[in-house]
Amino acid sequence: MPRRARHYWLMKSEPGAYSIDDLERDGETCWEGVRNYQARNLLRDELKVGDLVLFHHSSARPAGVAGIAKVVKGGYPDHFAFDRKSRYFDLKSKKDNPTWMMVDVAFVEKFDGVVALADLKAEPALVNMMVVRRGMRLSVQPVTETEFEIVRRMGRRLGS
DNA sequence: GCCAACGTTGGC
DNA sequence: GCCAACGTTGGC
Repeated sequence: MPRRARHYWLMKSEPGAYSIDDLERDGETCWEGVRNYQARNLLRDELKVGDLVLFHHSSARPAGVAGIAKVVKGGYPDHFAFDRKSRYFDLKSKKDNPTWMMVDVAFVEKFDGVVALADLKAEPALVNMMVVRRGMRLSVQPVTETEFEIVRRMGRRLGS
């Protein structure tokens, strides 16, 4: 049986909440707290083990892609929604019918810097990336393989 | 801190 | 089902 082709994603995190350094330290983590239906659908249905992820720092200076992660567990219920003490608690998510989903991701690599959003916007081959579009707030975004490779190349070039 | 863009809520 | 009000996101 041929395996499903690898898919590519961009996931946003505020580094003050969880950064690429945190992921490097932890090795892997669950990606809890996504509370948007479109992103939830992607986490539930589309992100699969082995997919690669551009780890994007948002609300940072500069905002941009800080490294690479990979999906190590596909969509499963975000149990933080059940925890009244969690900031991600959501009364409407029931254990027998969870509203919100999460995945687990693992650290792959950290760039020697950040591929700034301005640099992504300046790259003609990336004009169709969601993240460069004005007002794009989706926190889990599909990325093409070509876009992924270009951004990774830009990231690896930062060190040299 | 500002504020534009967006998603959600709730009155009707 | 419309849409105004509101809250949040996130770049700058």
